[in-house]
Amino acid sequence: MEAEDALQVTNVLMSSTSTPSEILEILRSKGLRITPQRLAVYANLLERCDHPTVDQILADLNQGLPISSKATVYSTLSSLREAGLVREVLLEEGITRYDANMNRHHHFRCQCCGAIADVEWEAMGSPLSDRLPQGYSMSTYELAIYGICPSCQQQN
Amino acid sequence: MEAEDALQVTNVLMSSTSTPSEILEILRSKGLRITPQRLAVYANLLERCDHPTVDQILADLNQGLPISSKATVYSTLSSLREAGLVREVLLEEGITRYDANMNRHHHFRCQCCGAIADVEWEAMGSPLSDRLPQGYSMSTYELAIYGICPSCQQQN
DNA sequence: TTAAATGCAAACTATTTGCACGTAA
DNA sequence: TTACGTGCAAATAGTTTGCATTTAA
Repeated sequence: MEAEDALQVTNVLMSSTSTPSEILEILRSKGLRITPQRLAVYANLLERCDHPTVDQILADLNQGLPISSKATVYSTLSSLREAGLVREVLLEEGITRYDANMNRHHHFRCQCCGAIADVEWEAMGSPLSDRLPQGYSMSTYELAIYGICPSCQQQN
Repeated sequence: MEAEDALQVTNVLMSSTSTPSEILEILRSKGLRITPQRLAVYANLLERCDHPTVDQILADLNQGLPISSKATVYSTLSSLREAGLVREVLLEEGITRYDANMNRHHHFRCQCCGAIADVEWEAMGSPLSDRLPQGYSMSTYELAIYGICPSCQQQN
């Protein structure tokens, strides 16, 4: 498949937050080559907010025509990560999820259905006092919040 | 190996915080059968504070005589976890660590050497305002703190 | 005595790697 | 044109499972 075709594919997948040309621009600015697979993976991650796994991304991309392979999704995510465009989210054993939201934020995980949601950084106030043990310096931190999500609350 | 022998093994491995008989008592109170392997794994986790991986635990146990196998360490950790005596710590991709400290606490990870340290719950103040998004309820939370540990600071 | 734990090996899953081929720049 | 990306298949690593044997209670 050629990159031109891919634009149409990614167009469908894309959220309102980023246009295809914006995505192209971001990838180019990071010095990444534009390939259909990269466009599709990155666009897919940008549009969804459920922090998908590699398998979920792949299944999503290949719903219609086969767009990418598993090895390429891994390799693409690795490139995107090195470029600072996506990051991993680790909340369950053996499950690596990916997130294109690079603004600082926290994560909520529903103990009932396992859904994961972003929580605004500002919403949680200013959590840290200046009291790390002697000699430790902090560069960043993140909250993992566990509880019950709205849809699970309704069902019980 | 029989359980009696194991007590001596675990005795060597044990921290000042728990005596062998205290450990026995804890395991019994959870309805767990006392086996040499369980004693050794649990005692090892109780004495160390570096949140070891399965391989690290196994290597530690088998330093002298062979005490346990990998499958048994997995199975033991699974039993201990179900009993509420240990928990997993997920801070790096593909690396599952175990922790026998069941009091609530946060985790610090050194971005330089990868070392992981517990951070007292109280030390971090009261981070959460009451501002989770509508409909979400929180049962617990935990901080992952990233920075540089004291020994890495000295070396740079 | 007996239900449960151990330990080996095989199975399984997630991820990485090697390599021939294709393609973006 | 050429260095880089893709995709298959094989390799690797972490974990689980099946099963015969052992053992705690």
